[in-house]
Amino acid sequence: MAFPSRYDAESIELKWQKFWTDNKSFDCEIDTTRPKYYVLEMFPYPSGNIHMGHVRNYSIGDVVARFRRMQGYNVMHPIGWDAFGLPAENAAIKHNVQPASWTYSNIDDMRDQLKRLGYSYDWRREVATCHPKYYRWEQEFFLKWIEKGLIYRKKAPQNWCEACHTVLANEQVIDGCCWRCDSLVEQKELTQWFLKITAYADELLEDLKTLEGAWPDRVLAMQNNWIGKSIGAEVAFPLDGALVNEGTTDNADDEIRVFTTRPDTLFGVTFMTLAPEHPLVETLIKGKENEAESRAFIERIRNMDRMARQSDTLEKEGVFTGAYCLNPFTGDQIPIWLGNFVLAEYGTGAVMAVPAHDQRDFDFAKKYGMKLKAVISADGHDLDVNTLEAAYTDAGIMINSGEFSGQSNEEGKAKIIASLESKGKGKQTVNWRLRDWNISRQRYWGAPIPVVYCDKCGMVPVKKEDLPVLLPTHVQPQEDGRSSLADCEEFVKTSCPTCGGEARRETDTMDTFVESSWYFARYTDARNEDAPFSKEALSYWLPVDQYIGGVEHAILHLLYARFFMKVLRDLDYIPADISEPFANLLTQGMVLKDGVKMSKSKGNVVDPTDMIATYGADTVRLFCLFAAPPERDFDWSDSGIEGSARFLQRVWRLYQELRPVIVSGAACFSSAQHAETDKAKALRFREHSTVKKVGEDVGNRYQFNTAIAAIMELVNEIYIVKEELMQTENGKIILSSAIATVITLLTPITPHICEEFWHDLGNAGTIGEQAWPVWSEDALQKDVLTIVIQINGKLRGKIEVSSKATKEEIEKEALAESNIAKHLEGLTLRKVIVIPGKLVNIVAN
RNA sequence: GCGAGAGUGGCGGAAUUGGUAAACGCACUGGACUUAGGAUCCAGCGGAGUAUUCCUUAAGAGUUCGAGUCUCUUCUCUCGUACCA
Repeated sequence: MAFPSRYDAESIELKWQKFWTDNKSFDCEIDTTRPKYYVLEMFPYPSGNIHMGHVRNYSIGDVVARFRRMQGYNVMHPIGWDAFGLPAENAAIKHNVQPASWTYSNIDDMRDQLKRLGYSYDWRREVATCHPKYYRWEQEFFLKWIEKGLIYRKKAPQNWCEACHTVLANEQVIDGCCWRCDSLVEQKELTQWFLKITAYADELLEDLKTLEGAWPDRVLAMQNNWIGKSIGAEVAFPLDGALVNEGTTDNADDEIRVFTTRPDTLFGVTFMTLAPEHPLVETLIKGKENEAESRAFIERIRNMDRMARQSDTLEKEGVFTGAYCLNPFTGDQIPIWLGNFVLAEYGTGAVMAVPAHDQRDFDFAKKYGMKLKAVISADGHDLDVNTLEAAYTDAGIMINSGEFSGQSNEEGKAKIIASLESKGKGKQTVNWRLRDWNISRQRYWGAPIPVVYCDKCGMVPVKKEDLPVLLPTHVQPQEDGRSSLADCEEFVKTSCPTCGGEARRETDTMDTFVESSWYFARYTDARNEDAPFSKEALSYWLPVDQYIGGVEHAILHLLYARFFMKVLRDLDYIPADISEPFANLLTQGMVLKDGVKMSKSKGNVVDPTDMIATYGADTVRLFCLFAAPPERDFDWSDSGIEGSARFLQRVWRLYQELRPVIVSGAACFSSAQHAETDKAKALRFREHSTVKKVGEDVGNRYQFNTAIAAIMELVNEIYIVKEELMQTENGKIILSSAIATVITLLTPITPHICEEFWHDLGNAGTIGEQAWPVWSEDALQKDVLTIVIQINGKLRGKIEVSSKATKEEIEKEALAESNIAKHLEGLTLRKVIVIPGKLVNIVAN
């Protein structure tokens, strides 16, 4: 049968996609006789259209999955939909549809688009997080959290638009105003549900060490900083004039507790700064001379939106409360100020100010004319604070610090803490930057929180057997963006699980990060109706061996998912020996166009569907992998993809030409045939070194661009030698093996065209099940090596030597080379360095 | 400010352990084939020079027989983060 001269990507791709589906080529089951490999890409939000970032992400994952299958692993490669979230509500308002139908129809569209790319997913494991059979399990988790005291309610300030009467997400606040109606956004205290992630801060931090080398360093560094462990001391400063309870370390309203990482500077405190939200503020300012001024300040700061307050352009400001506290060591009177830069949520909401040794305090003191006191200097001599131009923040010897003077400040730290503890004025504490996770959202399109409120019984969890609490799907979102759940009487009205009386459902839904914190575990047992997953499935499949996704999720998603593993382990959902979800992480860069992120508003979006229609899925996949290494951003290039298309055409023509000499059957791949001529030897060398390189690049280094470049070089080499090798029988065998190797190595990257070749050769099954080729050491042996000769590190010549030549022989030959001899004229030979197999460097002057 | 990373031809990038800088591809130039070419093939392609050759990895210094790679200084850019007490 003739082989078509034209490469028609579309018909080939559709044919093999159907074949794979019909043959269940990528379905996987637990098989304890084989090693497993779980490849996962971050699941998409079903916006309706895949973009190039998706194509890049999923193409990387598919190469890994297909490569591991060929290596003999039992591979699980699932996909699903992160289907709850704000965009569905916005689209629903804009197009007057229901979020549920909008979401499900987007899923249908995007599923088709992904299938057109030929990814090797086990579609039976597909999940959509907005489906009750998915979210009911996190409602069950929620009940467990209540039971175990892992979740609590607390008031917290939220962005609030009074005109729309709704809470706004940070991204809905534009320059401090509501994105919809443009009115000023205020901060409103609302009761929220908090999950105690801080209870796991230590473990989350410690376990980062187990991920070293397997996760990118920068992600580990970011998580480390985000958790932000700092060791210091909590110190109580009694209020001046208040009744002081000696010996108590409990929180009391007659003292101000501060957290400091620098207890060694305690003797240098000259003022105190409190957050305007600090609980003691009201008592402190009441009846004082500048009460009005203080109140105005507090009011102003409180009404600033959170983004503005935390911006870097914010000028440090403060106001004196009129109150004083006392230094627990010296008894000095310390004025208490309010500062706009002190955060109520961090530490204790109060800062002891040491202007001589902290730059921020220094600036503040200079601005408001406060005094400085030096308590550390480099040499132990006193510092003249009047000549200081900046705070002295280095280590040194303590001065003006009573009994502690004269020692290093590092020693002083420990001794001051010990002294505080013995006096009951403070203690060593660990402070975390990490805060508890607010998982409640005042939104409609999310998983309902399974709780009801009863006038008699108060807050009552829904009974486990009554789950799921179904989110009504026929609801139309409000024009103003307000959650329509609260207005849906048939949802809200219910009966109390405890007393049976009238009760109202919680109308907050869960943060969508909750869904994405455990979906990878659900995939292992996606159709389980009795549990979120079985321990058997988790034990076999977890952890994810390779996780791939955008670096923008380096902190939140990855931290929450890690946290979930640990919580669910402690709740006995997950085997005790699993506590980290992702064994290896690859963070991929963005796809740019003309140096900027693709976006509709910039009009620079390249639609993958158009590209597939023009070039075919294999070409699009190939180019996404070839254009740049995965972790780097890459700039889409319309002419660049032409090159990838050209390469596949070139392979097609090569196959067509060599088809008559290709030995059919599995034996042709990576043949260990003996090569007779120099050209045959060279091709065999190239073939085997390519197998070696591609295996390393795909399997270890995740550098698909260089893997593809190596395959291109092999193809180029075949083009050069094919005429000559066609002349002999041995040559034909070597050629056959080389082209077969090209096809095999390309299989994970461009699976459709390779499947076409494979079947054209009369093979059955799928090429994706064939063994990954193995290179043989003998093919990589060279009889003659090219040795580079340098003089003083500069390239001056090359020689060919036998691979068996000794150092002495190489040195002799190098010195005898004509160009070298010429360059050495008139110079004195100092030293000759011979690196066998590589180079000779002659040192002369 | 702090933390992390990067800087290599006209462009994307390669150089994996300190050992031939610019692999592979794009763009471009010349040629072949051709009624035609936006197909294909051949050749060229960092800079200077006819050439032997010299210079070249942001800039400068250092270590080394040898530095794109290691150290220091400076500059630029990207990402993360935000007054963390």
